[in-house]
Amino acid sequence: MRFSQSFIPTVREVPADATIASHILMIRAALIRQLVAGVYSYLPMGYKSLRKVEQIVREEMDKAGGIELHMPVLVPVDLFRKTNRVEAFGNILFKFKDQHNAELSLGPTHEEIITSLVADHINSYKQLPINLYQIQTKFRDEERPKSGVLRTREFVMKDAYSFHTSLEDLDKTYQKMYQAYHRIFKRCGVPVVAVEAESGPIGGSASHEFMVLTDIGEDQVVSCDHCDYAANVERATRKVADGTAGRLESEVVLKEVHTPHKSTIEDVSEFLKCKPPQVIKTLVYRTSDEQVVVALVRGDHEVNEAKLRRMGGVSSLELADDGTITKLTGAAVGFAGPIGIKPDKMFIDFDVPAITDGVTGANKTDHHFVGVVPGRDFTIEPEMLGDIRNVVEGDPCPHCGAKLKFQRAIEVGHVFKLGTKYSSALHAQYLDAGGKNQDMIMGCYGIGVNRILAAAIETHHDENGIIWPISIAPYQVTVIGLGRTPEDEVSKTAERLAAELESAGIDVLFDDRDQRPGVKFKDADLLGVPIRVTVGQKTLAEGKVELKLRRDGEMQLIDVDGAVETIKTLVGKLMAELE
RNA sequence: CGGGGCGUAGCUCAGCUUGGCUAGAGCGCCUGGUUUGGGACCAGGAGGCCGAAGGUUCGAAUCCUUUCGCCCCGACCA
Repeated sequence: MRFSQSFIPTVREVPADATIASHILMIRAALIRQLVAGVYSYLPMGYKSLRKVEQIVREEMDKAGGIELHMPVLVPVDLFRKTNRVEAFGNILFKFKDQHNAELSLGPTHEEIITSLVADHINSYKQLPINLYQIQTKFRDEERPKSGVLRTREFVMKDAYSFHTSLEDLDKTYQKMYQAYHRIFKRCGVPVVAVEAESGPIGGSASHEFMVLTDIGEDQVVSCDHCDYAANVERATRKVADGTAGRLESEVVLKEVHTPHKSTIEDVSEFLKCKPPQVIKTLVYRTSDEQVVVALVRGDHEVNEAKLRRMGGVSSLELADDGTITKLTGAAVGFAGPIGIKPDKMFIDFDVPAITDGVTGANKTDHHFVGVVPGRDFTIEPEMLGDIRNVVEGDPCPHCGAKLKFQRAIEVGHVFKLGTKYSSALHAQYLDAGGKNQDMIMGCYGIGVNRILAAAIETHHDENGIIWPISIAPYQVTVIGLGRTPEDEVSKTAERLAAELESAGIDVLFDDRDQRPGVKFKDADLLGVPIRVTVGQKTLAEGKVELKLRRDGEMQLIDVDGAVETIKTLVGKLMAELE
């Protein structure tokens, strides 16, 4: 490809809207342009890379037994009603009506579509298992698109769905996908760690996320210093010391104090001159079946709703509205405490009983209790105790007890064991060998294709621009001619070299622009093409051209004769490094 | 959804506080010339409904109201 014939509007200045490296560079290197918030055009450079990522994903999915198909973007809203997901999606679902007044949506994901398709056409255990995937654009009306291509309202996803007759069989495919994902990211040159993940209200027994560790990531990964434990903070657990029971014989005296307008942990602890860890945070939740659930955690900790849900054995849970709280406590919001209230259920974090001189709301507006001793002043049954909070830095690892540390990360892939949530709702059943109808057991496996691009740039760049892994670089080689005129020896040689490389099957960007050398070099660095070949007068006089790797800047002279072979070998070597 | 910031040339921004000539700079673009190994130089030129609507005023990029859009922090996130 000739630079002058393509559409590569590089920009010299840092765009005002971008703050993170990948976003800045994707704009500067002419990969993308924003249309509206969270919606981007892919320019030739960006699209070429995107397609290379897609191709790697496709090859590895095929190798792992995936079968590619393509489902519609337009999806009837009713299909999501059948699995109660219209509400679950909430505002992120793009909804509209067609001319016949039928409700349609732009597909945010395709569990329902694939499941109903499979339900219609697969009826026997003999046709299972099957693993179907597509690479397609998804639409989610995110409340806050951000970070360039990392969080958008329209994005490309590889989504795969597998169907099985047994959990063991699902396990096998899950493992295959897990391995395939590692190969995909390796080939893309993106360093990932697989972590235990929260499967969320989507349901399902196990789930792993593939994370790229970087400070600009939106997710928090918790990992252990000493063993290989790693999990999303939503999922991470901690080792709990035995014997956390309170000291019932405590001398501390329970006392009610006046705390006007002090309803937050910070206000209360400042007003009462105590530390947040002394405060017992009392949160009131309501389940979908109108049960009132109270959760107690230490003042400096956060309740983890997924853990609470699991402990309470409920599928949905949300913070109670003010009315419910007032009804329970008889006080304004902000003065709830465990003493004297009668919720349907109460759950207490393991760290609470260890508090010896606690502070809680008094269930009376503008009043708190001090000198609270858990177990003495309110009852703690063993079945109320559990791990219901988010882990914090320094908590003991659940496997080995060493300290947990936190890192930020970008989620680029996610594998789930779904179970039968969708198959039972949409009647995806098969006849087993005994002639009985059974719900199919499902798994699903997603990869954020655009995110791979952003994550690759985020982890591979310097102050001059992108440093592409060769497997997903828009071009493998760039040839720069430094001739004075298009007709001189230097230009002709550059042109011939570019043409020969292209014939040899190499992706070449030939910078044939009538620009000064500096401009071409700067753009070459910015674009991040892994191999740069420069044809200049001085070296050509000795029959040499210059070869430089973007990643290390080392320059070497090679003979023009045989240059194609030399470069081809180098391309092969760089590609092989990513296998 | 809460908090903050910003909309002026293709890009980055000044001008707005304290209303007043024809609305500016750098980069980019066009013409001509000189240059040619890390974003050249000289000369000339094109390019703006100052996000939109309404209002105040003799007069609005500037003041007021409304509205649309974009970015950041937080909340949320199958």
